[in-house]
Amino acid sequence: MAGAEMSDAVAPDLLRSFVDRIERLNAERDELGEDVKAVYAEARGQGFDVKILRKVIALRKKDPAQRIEEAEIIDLYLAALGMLAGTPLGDAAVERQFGAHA
Amino acid sequence: MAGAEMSDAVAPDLLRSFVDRIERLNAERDELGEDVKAVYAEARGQGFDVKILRKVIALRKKDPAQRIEEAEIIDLYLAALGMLAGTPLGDAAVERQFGAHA
Amino acid sequence: MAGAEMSDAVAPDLLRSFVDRIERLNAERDELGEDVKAVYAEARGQGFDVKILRKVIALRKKDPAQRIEEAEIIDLYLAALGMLAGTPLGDAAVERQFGAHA
Amino acid sequence: MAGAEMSDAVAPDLLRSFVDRIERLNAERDELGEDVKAVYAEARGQGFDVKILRKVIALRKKDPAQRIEEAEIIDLYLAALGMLAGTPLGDAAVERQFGAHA
DNA sequence: ACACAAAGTTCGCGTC
DNA sequence: GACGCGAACTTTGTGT
Repeated sequence: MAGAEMSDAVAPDLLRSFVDRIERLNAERDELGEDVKAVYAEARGQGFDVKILRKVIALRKKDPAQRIEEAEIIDLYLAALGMLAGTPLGDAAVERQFGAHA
Repeated sequence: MAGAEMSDAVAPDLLRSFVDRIERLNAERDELGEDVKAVYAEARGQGFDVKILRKVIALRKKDPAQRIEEAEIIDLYLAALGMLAGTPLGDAAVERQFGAHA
Repeated sequence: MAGAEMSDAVAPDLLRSFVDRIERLNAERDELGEDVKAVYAEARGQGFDVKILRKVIALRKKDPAQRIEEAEIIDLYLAALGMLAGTPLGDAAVERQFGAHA
Repeated sequence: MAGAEMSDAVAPDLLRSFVDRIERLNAERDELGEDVKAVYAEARGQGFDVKILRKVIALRKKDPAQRIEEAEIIDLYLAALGMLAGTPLGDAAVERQFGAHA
């Protein structure tokens, strides 16, 4: 338990202030969550498959970052297995992995 | 392609609209999440224990009755395991379980 | 108070038996975890990049199942946008999404 | 081989060896996880509350001193928020904080 | 102290 | 309608 001797130092007002702010933000957050649910419900009402919708959203979210990430990892994987040659990413990975000073 | 299906005409725009709305809401949600993180960081800067703070927030979320109920059941199990001795929490539970005259 | 107390119903011996079994299994599990860590450490000692290793392992794990899953979702995504035609998966998705009775 | 490069010759086999060992260990680990799930299921069948059971297991994992310490700090915070009234837990904390004669 | 990885908890879905 | 399964999110621990 990190520096916990602070019986008087707990500063009730300060603590309350932090708690209030956090709870306020969390409340707004939860409301947004409700809104999202409502939109999904509306979409379902329009005949959409909510499950698919969720997957689409998830896919789009992963797209920008993860698509690149995915490609990088595949290259790394191939490089680590010594099956990669000639691509910049692969060469870099090989250097990193096995040492350029060989 | 036979005629009269709305799949080609209406659905895509509708879908895109739903997707946009959901993603917008999710984005706001994530921002709130960042804000929360910032407040916790500020609290830590003031000497508060963030981990405890989180637990307190979580406790306040549950309604009091349920909170007590749960704590009691846990104590019950701990008592059955003979683990309630010497702690204030345990003593209280033991008293409740086995009588105040113990 | 009649026999409403759960104290007897907790069945201390039974509870203890379950707890013991679970903790035993968890202990074995944790040992395996230690072993895994040890292997990673050994690999590092041989010059491998542990971070990359972890990603390779994760990738291989996701490969069998998720690769297919991923492809399916992409088809669903395209289908939902009305951009898919002629593939079995796409047709099925379109039917499900927009109704086969159109 | 005298030289320093093991990248082309040794590394791939070594890598595969490491990968195999790790995946083997992980597989065993997952099996244990299944076993744990099974025991929880059995306990549920005997009328135990799995959620509570999990918490009890978690509690037993922490050493007693730390456990009490943490509980005390939580109480401290709750007290600062004026949330400790009417619960056994709270009463004990309040007594500790403000004197047993309160 | 940060970022990554692991664990636990919760929620929505499919099943019976 | 409830129960169990699986995925998503949140939180906790660790290694850099």
